[in-house]
Amino acid sequence: MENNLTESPISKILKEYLKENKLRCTPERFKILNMIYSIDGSFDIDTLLRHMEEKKFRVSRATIYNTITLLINANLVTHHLFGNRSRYEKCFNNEKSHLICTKCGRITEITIPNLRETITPDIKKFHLTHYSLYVYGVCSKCHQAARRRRQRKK
Amino acid sequence: MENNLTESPISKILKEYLKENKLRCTPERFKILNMIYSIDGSFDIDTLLRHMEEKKFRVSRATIYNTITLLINANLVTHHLFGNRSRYEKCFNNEKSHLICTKCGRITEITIPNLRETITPDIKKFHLTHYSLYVYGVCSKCHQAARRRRQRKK
DNA sequence: ATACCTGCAAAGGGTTTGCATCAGG
DNA sequence: CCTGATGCAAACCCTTTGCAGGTAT
Repeated sequence: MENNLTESPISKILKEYLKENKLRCTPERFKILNMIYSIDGSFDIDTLLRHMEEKKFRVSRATIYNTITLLINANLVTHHLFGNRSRYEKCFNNEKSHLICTKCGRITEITIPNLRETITPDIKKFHLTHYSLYVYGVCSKCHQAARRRRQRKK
Repeated sequence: MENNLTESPISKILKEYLKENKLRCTPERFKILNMIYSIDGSFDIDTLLRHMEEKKFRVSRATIYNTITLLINANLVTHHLFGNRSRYEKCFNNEKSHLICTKCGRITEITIPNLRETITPDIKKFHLTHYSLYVYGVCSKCHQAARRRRQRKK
């Protein structure tokens, strides 16, 4: 296969993973990986497929699912579950936490400094590669709305 | 409905939630809630249904799904996704983190002290109710096995 | 050359929905 | 009473699977 696809930093990591595990370097795998890493935040399968088609690189759903599973095993992608909907997201050098408002469903990404450092001492025998933190609660908008409602009642 | 079901501490919280949201106090809701809170760790829907039948309290799948959604909205239950399988877990006063081994799939629950305190200052405008942390990596067993394999190669 | 991978379409299975019936307030 | 909740079964939809053909090594 052509080489320009395998030149991005993230492609090199996949390339090494495939080699180590005696798996094939197919153009689909690198195209899907690079598409995922061009997406900011999380996405669902349909969105990914649509993006691939827009870039004139059609792949089948079967290949998307196969490849996503492979990338999850390679620790390059994570799988989220937001209100019964599957979403995926790049996770190499992208340790984002998610704030999920239980009133309106809004999802906000944030970076919490020192989170890795807080976790590490407690899992000495476990070799951490990446993590996902989901924080549930009420966002400022919904909280203010609820406060206003209470005021009116009085 | 009988009152003995609504006496446990967790039932009282549900009772209040139902009242606030003008929803009905049905025996199913309290039976399911108490069953979930008697289960240590996470479970899937089939297991929950089986437990309910063992206790001679049959409920339909539809009611299980309805009630679980209600309990999630009430912040009494959380929804996990482990390798494409849905699992649920009580989450009131139960802030467990999960270590997920990406080699063997084993899931270990741990409590990380100070995690809530690490998060809180970074989400000032967000009113936290609970959180879930998933830590991905390699467990000690798989790590040792890999090390032994490397030794043999030499 | 030969596994492995992809694409297609059909099967699968967990979750949701529609409707009749029941019961909480 | 009346509206919301339950139970049942069918529908739904996302994901997986089987197989034929293609391609990386």
